[in-house]
Amino acid sequence: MKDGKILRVAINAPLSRLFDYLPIPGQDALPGCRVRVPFGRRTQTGLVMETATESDVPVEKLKSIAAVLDDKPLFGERDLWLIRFTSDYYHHPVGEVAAAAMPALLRQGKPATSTTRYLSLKPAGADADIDAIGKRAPRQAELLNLVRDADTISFTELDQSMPLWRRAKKGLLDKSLVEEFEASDDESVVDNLANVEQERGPTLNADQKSALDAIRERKGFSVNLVDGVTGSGKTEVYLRLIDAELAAGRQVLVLVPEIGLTPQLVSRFRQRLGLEPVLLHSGLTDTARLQAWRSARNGSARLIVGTRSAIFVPMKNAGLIVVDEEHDSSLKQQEGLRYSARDLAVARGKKLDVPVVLGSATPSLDTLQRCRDGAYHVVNLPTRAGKAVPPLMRLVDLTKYDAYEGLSEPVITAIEKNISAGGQVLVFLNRRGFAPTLICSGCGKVAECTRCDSRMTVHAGSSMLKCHHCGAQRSIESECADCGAVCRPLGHGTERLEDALRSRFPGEEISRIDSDSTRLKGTMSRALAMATAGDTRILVGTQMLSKGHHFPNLTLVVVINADQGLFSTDFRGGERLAQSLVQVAGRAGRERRQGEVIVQTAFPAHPFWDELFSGGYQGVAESALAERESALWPPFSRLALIRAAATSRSDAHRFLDTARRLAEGSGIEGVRVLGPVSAPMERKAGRYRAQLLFQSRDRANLHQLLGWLRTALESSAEARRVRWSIDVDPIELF
DNA sequence: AGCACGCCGACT
DNA sequence: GTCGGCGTGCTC
Repeated sequence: MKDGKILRVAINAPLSRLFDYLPIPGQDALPGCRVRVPFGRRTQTGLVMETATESDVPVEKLKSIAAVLDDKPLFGERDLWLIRFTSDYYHHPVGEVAAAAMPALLRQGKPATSTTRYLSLKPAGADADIDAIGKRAPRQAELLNLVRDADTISFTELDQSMPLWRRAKKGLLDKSLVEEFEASDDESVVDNLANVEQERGPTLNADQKSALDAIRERKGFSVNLVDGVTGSGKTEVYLRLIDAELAAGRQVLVLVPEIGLTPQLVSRFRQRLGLEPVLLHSGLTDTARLQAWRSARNGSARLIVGTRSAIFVPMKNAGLIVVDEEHDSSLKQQEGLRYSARDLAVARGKKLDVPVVLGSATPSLDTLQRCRDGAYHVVNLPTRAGKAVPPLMRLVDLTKYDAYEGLSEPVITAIEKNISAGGQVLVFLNRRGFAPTLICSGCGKVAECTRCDSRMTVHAGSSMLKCHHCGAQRSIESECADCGAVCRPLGHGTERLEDALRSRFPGEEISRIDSDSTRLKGTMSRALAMATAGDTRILVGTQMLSKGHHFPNLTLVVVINADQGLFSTDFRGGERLAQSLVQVAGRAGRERRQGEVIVQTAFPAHPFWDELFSGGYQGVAESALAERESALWPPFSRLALIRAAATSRSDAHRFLDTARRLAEGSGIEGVRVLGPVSAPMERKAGRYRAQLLFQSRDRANLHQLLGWLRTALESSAEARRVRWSIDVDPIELF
């Protein structure tokens, strides 16, 4: 090789290796720069991951890159490290990881630096006789005057001051009176200052103080769990830590499960820190997202608040990473590259040698166990800050009381009592739609989805049957196609519950918040604003309502049905149920009044309830951890899943049989292989799904096996007939 | 993934 | 006789 240099490029394709290219002489493409490369019969955008002096590929097969897209690397060495680490850990093609780490526009090869175009005055333009020009070309004279006044003026400013100036521009350019130029905005500084006066925070209580001291004491990398009940002031602890980092001139990255659910967190940051947090989430336009990404990279964004994909954003000088609601499953991507932003935050914090703070009122068992074994530090905030008192929780035995449309008599009484006392009520049901299914009153046939092994949900508002798994819909059949008898909705969803509450509590302000009612832009924030102001008396909603919102007037929370969670097939069922109950209960009584939580169940004798009532979340966590330890489930073992989906059932199974045989013949010990089994809802959107589970005490063995299997499976004939993927540390087993 | 090559069915 | 179905192979 002439200059002994090979560029190793990641390309967005489901291929695990890097591709080697020859550089363009004289044009440096450093690691972290994007390049256009010939790839097969087309041209692709790739990311230079590293350079090398030799290639395994014969020299004559090497092609030269077509163009270098960035003169300076987009990703620094440690950012590239994170991409590689993610690719290795999750056994996912490196090019796809690189693509996930970039905003869409960069993935498409658009310039990373935006440029501003300007018109500036040339000496001839300064001397020209404006009146003379004005006689034949008044528009040109007007434009020349504008340029003269400013000397240099951007196209955006001209758009605002003079309509149709672009025509006039041509004339002035032809006469060489003005010139056009472009300047890069890359180093431009975003305006971080919020237009608000910085508020002073409350005095910290003893718990908050010692939490803060403990975290601050540790220099460099450490993982700190802030385990604090709802209302205990976790945010206040984050704020103090963030403030100190910002004051020291470092950037802070805050990861949240869903940005839409945290307007209150963001506005609190704004008010208390006196700066505008830069948001990074999927709701932004591509341009806005690139702008935010760039400002994080060049260091002008001081505080970045983002959803899981923000974990990849380059930062000039990061000082702290905060992961709020670390237990939340939204932090794990459930498709494609199945990464956990929380776990990557820990890896990145270690690489950057900065502290990582995980916060939750209901920490995941994985995190709790790491605290127990000393890998993470834990600080507890056991009491609600200020005067708030924890809510009172009780069960209503559904086998003892009649229910009116799903609402038991004690629940109706409690709702009456709370609203007449001026309080607000939240009725929680994790099932949207009118009813979970439609049943024929004659033959008992239920409405099923044609593409999934599931029932269609009745949506009364739109008079449709919808499949919540594949999105299919059709109109409601009022008479059974088989026997002609009348079909009736069976069971309860939020829509039906809303109707029932309206007829039971006429005249009260009732609002339903779920993904159906908030589909239109702005409806969510309007409904939330009304609820926060206290205008809404009764709120009906799904999981959506249990996260992050603070309704000062809320005194009663009703959980309509917790029973699906009690009998979950997944070993994480109990953990999840406890988290969702404690989170939703946390909405009640956050100010002075004591809140009340009522949970309806048909199984009041289930041991789960005793654990929850006597020991709280911690009690459930402890007993669940003990169970997992004896059964060797995570966090006492490591899991990985190979999922397969195919249009024929046998293709999916045959592929996984091959995977199993390969695993058993690999010679790698210490990994249990379970399956293949069909997924519980085997057919989804017309594809048959099955999976193979791997369990190992030791990550190293499992990791080695997966690496080896991936290579072997990629070249297997069976793989061509299925869509398959590896899920490391899966959170949904089925 | 995306694209081309290649070998067998119903149609202008 | 061809247009096109998707099986197979390859991408530095």
